[in-house]
Amino acid sequence: MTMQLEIGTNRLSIHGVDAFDLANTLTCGQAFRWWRVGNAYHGVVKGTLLVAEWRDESLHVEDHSVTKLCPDDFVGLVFDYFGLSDDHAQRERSLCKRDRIVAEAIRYAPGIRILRQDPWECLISFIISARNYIPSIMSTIVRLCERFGERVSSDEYEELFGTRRYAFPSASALSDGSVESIESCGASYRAKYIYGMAQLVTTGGADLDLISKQPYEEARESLMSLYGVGPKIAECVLLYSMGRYEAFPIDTWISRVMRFLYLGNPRASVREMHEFARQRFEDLAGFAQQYLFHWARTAKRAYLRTLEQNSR
DNA sequence: ATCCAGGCCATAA
DNA sequence: TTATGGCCTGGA
Repeated sequence: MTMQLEIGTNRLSIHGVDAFDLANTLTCGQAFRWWRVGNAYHGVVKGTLLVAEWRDESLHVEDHSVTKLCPDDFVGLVFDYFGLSDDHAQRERSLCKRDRIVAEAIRYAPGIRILRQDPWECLISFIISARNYIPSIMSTIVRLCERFGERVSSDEYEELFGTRRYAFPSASALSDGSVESIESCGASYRAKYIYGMAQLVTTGGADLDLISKQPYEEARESLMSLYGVGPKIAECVLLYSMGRYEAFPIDTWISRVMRFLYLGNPRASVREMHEFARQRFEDLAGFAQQYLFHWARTAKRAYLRTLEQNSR
């Protein structure tokens, strides 16, 4: 199947997108800046306010920013962010062949893509995510954006939807604030990590662009050397913003899946889980993780909880 | 209400 | 190298 583009004024329709589930991709826990409005999803991507909707077997995206992108940049942004040039159906087939459990997870909810997010936003967002619920994460990020970010929504958008949207704040904008001001956005004890990171990036003490070009293991170490960043956050940044699909972030849900469904060992270490994932899923580990994560939290939630209870 | 969540750091063995 | 406790807050 080949894709067809229909480009209008600040709008774009893409027909024939294979293996693509917009709703699950946006709500499966990899991004925190999408809101459902009617049948559409509104989100801010790299300073551009997008309204995306899956309708009539096609993806429709509109630019509602104050300053609209030119058609080429708009198309580029959408393709890059959603990874539309990739043969995702092929990836799904490959994963299904490699593993029965992932095959079941893919059958349950196919078409989940890995978004290509902005590294800085991704890093701060996942620092906020530590020991936090998704709704809390989202509201903290909204408050950070309102306080430190720039307005992105156009007058027409604000009139139409009755709300204003803000871009994710730059490192220098956050470093102009303070630990206290970040804390009061709901960042809690993570505020010191965020403020420190903003200062470090602003002064050039950390360079995310440079890290994104390093070999996988080196990039992982570089990220983990940053105060407040452990293995989970490092791998999330690698996977969700740097296109490193061999990354395999292990949170409590993936941990349950690995311990109870794969390894049959309630006390398996994170190291063992990573080892297993690398051997089984190789270059597609990140996609396996995303399907397993969504499946575990929805279809297998109660079951995995029971297994965990019984193992105590 | 009481509990604990999509981790990390520091400390201790 | 692996195991604990503390961190803060708001939803269930």
